[in-house]
Amino acid sequence: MPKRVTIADVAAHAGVSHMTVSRVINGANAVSEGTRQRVQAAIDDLGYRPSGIARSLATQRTRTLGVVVPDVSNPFFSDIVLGVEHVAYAANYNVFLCNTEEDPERELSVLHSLEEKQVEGLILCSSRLDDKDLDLALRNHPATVLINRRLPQPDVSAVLVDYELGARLLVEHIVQAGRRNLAFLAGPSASQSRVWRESGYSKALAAADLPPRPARVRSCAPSVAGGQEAARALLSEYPEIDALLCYNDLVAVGALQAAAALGRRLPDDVAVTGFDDIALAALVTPPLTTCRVPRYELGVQAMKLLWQHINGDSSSPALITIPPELVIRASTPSPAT
Amino acid sequence: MPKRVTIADVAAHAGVSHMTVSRVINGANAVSEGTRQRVQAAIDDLGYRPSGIARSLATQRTRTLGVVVPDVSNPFFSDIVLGVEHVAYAANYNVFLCNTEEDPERELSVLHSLEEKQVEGLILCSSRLDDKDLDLALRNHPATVLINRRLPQPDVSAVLVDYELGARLLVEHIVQAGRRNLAFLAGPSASQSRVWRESGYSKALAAADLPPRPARVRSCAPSVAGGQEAARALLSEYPEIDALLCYNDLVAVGALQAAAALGRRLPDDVAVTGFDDIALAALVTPPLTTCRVPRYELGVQAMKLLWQHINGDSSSPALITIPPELVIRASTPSPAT
DNA sequence: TTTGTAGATGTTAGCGCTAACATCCCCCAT
DNA sequence: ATGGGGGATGTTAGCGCTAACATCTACAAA
Repeated sequence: MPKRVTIADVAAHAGVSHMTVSRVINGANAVSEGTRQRVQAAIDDLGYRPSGIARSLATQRTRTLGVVVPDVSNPFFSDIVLGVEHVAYAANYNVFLCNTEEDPERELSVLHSLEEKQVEGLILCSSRLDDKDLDLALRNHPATVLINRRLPQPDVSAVLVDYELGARLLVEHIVQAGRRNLAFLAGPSASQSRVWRESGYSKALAAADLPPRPARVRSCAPSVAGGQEAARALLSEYPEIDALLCYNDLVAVGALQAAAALGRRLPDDVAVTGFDDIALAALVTPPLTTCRVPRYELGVQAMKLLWQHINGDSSSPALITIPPELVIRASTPSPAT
Repeated sequence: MPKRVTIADVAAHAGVSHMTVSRVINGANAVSEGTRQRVQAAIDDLGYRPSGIARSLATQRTRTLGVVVPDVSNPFFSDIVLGVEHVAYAANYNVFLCNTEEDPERELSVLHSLEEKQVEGLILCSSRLDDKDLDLALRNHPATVLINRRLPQPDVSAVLVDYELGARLLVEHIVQAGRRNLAFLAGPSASQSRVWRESGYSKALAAADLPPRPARVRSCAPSVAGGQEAARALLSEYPEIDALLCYNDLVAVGALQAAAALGRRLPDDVAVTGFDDIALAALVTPPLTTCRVPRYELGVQAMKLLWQHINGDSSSPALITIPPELVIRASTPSPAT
């Protein structure tokens, strides 16, 4: 490594004390214009860059954040990350991105390492940790905002999507379209948002005087393959099913494919709904009826909340709930059926 | 902020010197089993976490990397990021993710701030900087690996996709299928990979004894909307076009939609090809013929290369070229036409 | 003239760790 | 006994910066 230019080098070069250099790089006003320019010239000459590490040690501020997601290659999370990073950049913060790859142990380990890196804030998306572990892992973390997850203790902020509402909207839409034999591809069992969606599903079923039929709620991986598999199984076991509500759009696309492969017409024989409204949803055949979740906005909101916590503007934890929006496309029949 | 537990606290608690604690947390062998346990107990008692910052200052190693992409929400880049982060995690490194949002100034600023954060390595994807600025910005950076970009000076490593080959494979396939009136939706003009693709396109055209027809090469935004717009314009101006080669799959999907909207049958009237083979490509109607770029692998390769540089295993810069692979689907007619 | 005062600059002491060297103690070979 | 050696532990001096206080100069007010 080529030896780093330090503040002392600049000071010597400019013929001042290192403290004056420090003042210049930090824009302090107590420096005369003449020396300011002299120091600046020395900085440029030497190509000096202050060491963020040394600065952090001295100030106890790292201007660094952690964002933890199960998987950035999932468009749901990459949009969130984009939103977070956008606001963070404007606030002059850098973001550590960590993927847990759906592995709780890795999540723990990542949280641990972010702690050592001394991030000033943490945004944790869709944690797969149970309440106890999560609470414990967060104990030593400073400002934290959860996305799509809440803790029973009301002391940590969260940005949530009203999945229950979303599921209800979808079920109501499906029922209005005349379908009575619904099934639910429920997604991963460790996900809290699954519980919320399932609850909305059940309640809407009950409201429509439809029986619960728990056998038609099936866990699956939150992917195209997961949806394909679960849909195939479900449709084979219960041929009378005429509507598949899916955990998210990826699962729905899988369901679409499985249904088509089994010779079902879409949406005449089987209606399919997704969730999230990722780009894909509008582009498959038939285009998916889904529930739009403003993901970028979710990231922005979470970051703004985190920002407040970091600055101590609002020490009390907040809960923001974002309503999703029904988007009707051709994968469900029109209500006039 | 609750006062941080330091190594001195642990030392006092365990009745040893701070140096012994340091030895324990670093797994040095020169500590007797008895004190090791005593120190470990103190660490657990106090919930001590070593300060990465202080450690970095003392050791001059940050165990931190920077990854710069135009936009993580683009699946092309999010897959790369996933690959990079996967390998980085295994090597116990954390990754700063930065989006440039296609803005060269922001790219510069981000590179600058990563320098201050003292990342040990940098992976820069599809830089939008011109050669001079890029070279300058990289001067002070330690290990660097470029993705989808190379510099005339051969002193910085890069992982590249053989776009020229890919474009040639696609053109050959199209020509074999009997099409003669090709057009090219060429993507953003600032992109270096666009140049490579265009070159492959031209060469393959020449090899097939087809005229170059530069008017049928059209720039467009690398998105569905960009493809839609450019395809509409091109198909209206030149109704005889019977094949659209597209910059990437997103553009191709837009082209698909535009062609359909103009009443063209796919692929009978117009064949369409994409590039990259993102998940979407297989899921649209008709499924896209495309060229698969192993994105995750690209990230993994880049990270491995970076790793070698960081460890000084190979100080000489390397150029890795990854060949893409033709994937034939229904958006192009079979050669037997 | 003396003193006060404010602005510009310098000095010192950390921030929390590790590298490098110093010390101590116990046991063994002589 | 006695010196030597090696394993266990301690001491000291930074890493590159900033906070806090100290100093110095010049000039205005008394």
